[in-house]
Amino acid sequence: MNVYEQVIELAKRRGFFWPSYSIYGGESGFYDYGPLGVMLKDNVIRAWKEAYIAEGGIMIDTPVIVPEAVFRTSGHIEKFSDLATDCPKCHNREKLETVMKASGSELVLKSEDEANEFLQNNTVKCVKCGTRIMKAYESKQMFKIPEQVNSGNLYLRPETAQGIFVNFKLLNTVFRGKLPMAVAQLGKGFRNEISPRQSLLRMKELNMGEVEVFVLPDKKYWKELPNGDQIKFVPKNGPEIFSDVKSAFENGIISSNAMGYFVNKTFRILKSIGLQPENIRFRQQHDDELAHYSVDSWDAEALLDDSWVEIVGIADRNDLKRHQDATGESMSVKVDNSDIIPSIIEPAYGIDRMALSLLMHTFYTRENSFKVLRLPESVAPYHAAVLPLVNKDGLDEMARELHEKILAKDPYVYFDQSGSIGKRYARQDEIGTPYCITLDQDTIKEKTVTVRERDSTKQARISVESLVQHGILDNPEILKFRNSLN
RNA sequence: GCGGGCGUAGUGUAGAGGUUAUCACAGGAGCUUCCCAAGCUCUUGACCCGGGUUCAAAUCCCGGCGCCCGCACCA
Repeated sequence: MNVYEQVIELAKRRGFFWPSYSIYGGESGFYDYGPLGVMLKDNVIRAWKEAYIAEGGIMIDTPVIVPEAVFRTSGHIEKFSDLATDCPKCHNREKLETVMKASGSELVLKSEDEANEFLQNNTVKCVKCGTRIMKAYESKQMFKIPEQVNSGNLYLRPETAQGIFVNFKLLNTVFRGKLPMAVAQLGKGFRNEISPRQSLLRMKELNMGEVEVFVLPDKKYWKELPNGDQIKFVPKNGPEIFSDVKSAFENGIISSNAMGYFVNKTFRILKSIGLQPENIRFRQQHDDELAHYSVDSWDAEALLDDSWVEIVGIADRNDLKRHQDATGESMSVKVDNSDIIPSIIEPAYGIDRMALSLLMHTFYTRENSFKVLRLPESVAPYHAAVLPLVNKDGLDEMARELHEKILAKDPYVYFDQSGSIGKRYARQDEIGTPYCITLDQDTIKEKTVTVRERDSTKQARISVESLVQHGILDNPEILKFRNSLN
């Protein structure tokens, strides 16, 4: 079994995530987060959000349902509902328009029915192998809301970004007219994937964390570039290079300060939630794979088993002008007495992909075959578990009482008294709980407990008092123990 | 969406027309247990869905749904 399969098995068994609606046969493209998964996902979101708040970013929350006009402007309507053909022989897929032109027809067909009728009555051939094509299909990548009585067409958003763009002026006013400005939005996006696969990697309903950084178009500057992180870059022209982002910018690998800055920031966020830095790289998209709105894009990719998977996309885009042209509403900002429409650097995070990647990057199997998630404290669903060594001499009761007291300081603490102590440690290792607090005979005598650290399995004695006073993560005795391990 | 493979307890599996569907782990109750899935007793729990063939289907056939692998798609 590869790591992906092992993580999927663990996720379902312990309650991180599983396929949705399985008692009704399942519905592909949808996954539920289980009890532990919700906690993990929330922690990932918190790490992401706090990283941008600390950057001076502001947040917004806009509807998932969006009027058609917005997506006409953004180009999504045009780009995401193509009539297309699929060659019956070689399965080469083309836009209907392309195939028609190659067969000498300039007709523009609007609907699937119209196209099918034309293809039945005229000879249109596959541009690759020459086989006659008889059928067209409509490739719709956005979900359309069924006709409503009192409104025009509505769609489920395929990205959250437009909710920020359409509010640009209001946001910038709230931000007191300053640039650069970063606005983040967390929310669901919806994409009608043709074949959703790989669990959380390709869902029809996904959690997105998008940040729109509005910068001056001539400089695209955010902040001075740091040079502490060594990052693997794969530029579209030229060889793979291992470099800090400052040199990458100075050497022309990265085109703007802001792009470089947020590449580096993304690297740090991914590292902080538990992805392995050596298995992260930034790959620049080739011109033919760029989204319709993007002129340059760097993808953060994580190595999952043997393939590199896009986790975050950082695009250089320019949507404000389009909205200004479409609505007549000014999107410009006064800068040094001239009106400037800002450019946009957009780091777009796939929250679900981050969650799956961190499970895969932190998963490992001990020599005794026990499974461990080496989750950072900041994302682990539980910070600690309280365990009586044995269920006698009143230890179980003492453990319950201590658990109650710790909960007042930190709610993310589990209690378990079933099975043997070893079994309970193993259970916690498997869900990534960093510490286990065990009460034993000495607890009765001297009011101390052992704390066991997950990765080393080493233990230290700490006072009951410190737990009651400080909980787990800010506990000075636990901190001291943890530091002694490195 | 196309082609191929596969759907049996929570997980991993055995069974290839015929009594109460195998085994392990996990789960629950109890006993035991002073530190890493120990042991003992008891116990919960499954043939993806629908149709067909048959005296009889988890098993054979057809359809659906789902998963996996390729191709395609992936703003």
